[in-house]
Amino acid sequence: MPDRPTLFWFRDDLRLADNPGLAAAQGSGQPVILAYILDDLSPGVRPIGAASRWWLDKSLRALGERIAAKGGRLILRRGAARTELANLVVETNASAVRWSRRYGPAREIDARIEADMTAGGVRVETFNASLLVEPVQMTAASGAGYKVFTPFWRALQARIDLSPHAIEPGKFATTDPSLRSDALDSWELHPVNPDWSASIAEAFEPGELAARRRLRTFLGTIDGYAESRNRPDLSGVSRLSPHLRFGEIGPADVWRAAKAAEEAENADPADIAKFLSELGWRDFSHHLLYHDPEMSRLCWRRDFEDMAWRTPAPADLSAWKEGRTGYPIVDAGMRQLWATGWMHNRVRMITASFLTKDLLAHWRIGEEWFWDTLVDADEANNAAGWQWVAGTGADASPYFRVFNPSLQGETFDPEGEYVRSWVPELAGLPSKFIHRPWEASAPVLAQAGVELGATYPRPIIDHAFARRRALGVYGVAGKGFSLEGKLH
DNA sequence: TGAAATGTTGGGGCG
DNA sequence: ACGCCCCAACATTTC
Repeated sequence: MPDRPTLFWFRDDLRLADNPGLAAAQGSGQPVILAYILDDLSPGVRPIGAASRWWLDKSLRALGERIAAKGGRLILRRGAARTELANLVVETNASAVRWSRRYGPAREIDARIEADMTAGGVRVETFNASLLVEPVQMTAASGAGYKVFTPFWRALQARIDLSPHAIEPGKFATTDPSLRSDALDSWELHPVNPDWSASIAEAFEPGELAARRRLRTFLGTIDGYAESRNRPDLSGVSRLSPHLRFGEIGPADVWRAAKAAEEAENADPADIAKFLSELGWRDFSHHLLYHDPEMSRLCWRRDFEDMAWRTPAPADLSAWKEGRTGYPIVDAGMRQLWATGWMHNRVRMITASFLTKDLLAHWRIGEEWFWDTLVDADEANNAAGWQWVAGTGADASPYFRVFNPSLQGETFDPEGEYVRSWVPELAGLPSKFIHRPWEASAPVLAQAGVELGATYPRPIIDHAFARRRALGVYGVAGKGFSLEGKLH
């Protein structure tokens, strides 16, 4: 039956180029049905956050336009993936379904669907479009998953398959116009009442083509990345995370482009290596989630669940969320997140340390806030990042590492430009006091137009006190653990 | 991919 | 000239 179509199911791989499953579908010679299913009904699925919904909306729009330009149509369906995919197969009489593999709890859904399809005589083929090396290929000497980044990274680099770049697909066959598709607008992914997305749209442009432009621009200015990546006041980082989250670009393509930049000798190998290791951390997070699907809710080191976490006072929690803690770099970061759906990685560590160490709140509270507000919120990276800072994760920061927000600010935002741009009420302060306004004298504050407790809050907690308290509480939970396997 | 406390050193002021 | 002290600068240890 050469006329039977084949189905390609888009998930977290919203791109046409370098998409191996899509290339295989087109290579089959059959007409290709292209579909996306908005699944917030499958049991166990965690609905994506508000900022991610905004991004998804734009990314699907961009993908739909790219497909339309090649003569095809992106079919949109909403519901439990198992039901909707079965419906599509029946409606189109597809003989095969292809998709890119997932590595979190959604694996169970995919396994069930694959079993359904196979039982119904529909062929299933799955592909890796999202990781450098998949978890199943990454087995440590012990036979289990890796628990420490450095050996993981070494092993990954030894196993990475630099097979040639999958090419951009050609024209798509016209899809039966009677095949039903939801209107993207009917999904209401774009916020209304209020529409808070304008400042996100200023900061980012979703879509595959924009992702590739971003990568090119970044690699052209990667000089000094190893240092500047820690500086939120500079534009030293790639800002590719949301593009990678939605698969608008794949890590393999990023890897190849970075290597090409290195070989063209216009980039310092040390900068390239540092950047690639960040891709390595991304793979490592997915590797951890693969081996512990509950990692986004529970401490990877389960014993830390019993730690004496504090329920933050509602006022303290909202001060953290809204950037009113009285610690300028924390507040700048939380406001950048709220405004743009993204926060610089260094500042993610500082704000996360403040919540989990200074306020002693369970990291899950912060993970949930980031889940809702980040455009790059990803089950693996978000949980792994939070657990790294909280000291409850694999190869995590030791519990006694407590960030001092003032010192972090002075080290990584030395002139205070990052603070000034996100906390404008402090902009008039001299650099010497920009990260510790409570130490400025009355005339200095007056000169800057700052009135502590009025125009800008006093610190909601004394850091020196909070640090001692955290060391005590974490010290009990982390007994016998502080250095084991942590030195590398 | 820390920070604070504690220890050590060496230059310079000063009796 | 010498010893004593102070303390900044740096190193080490501890959490």
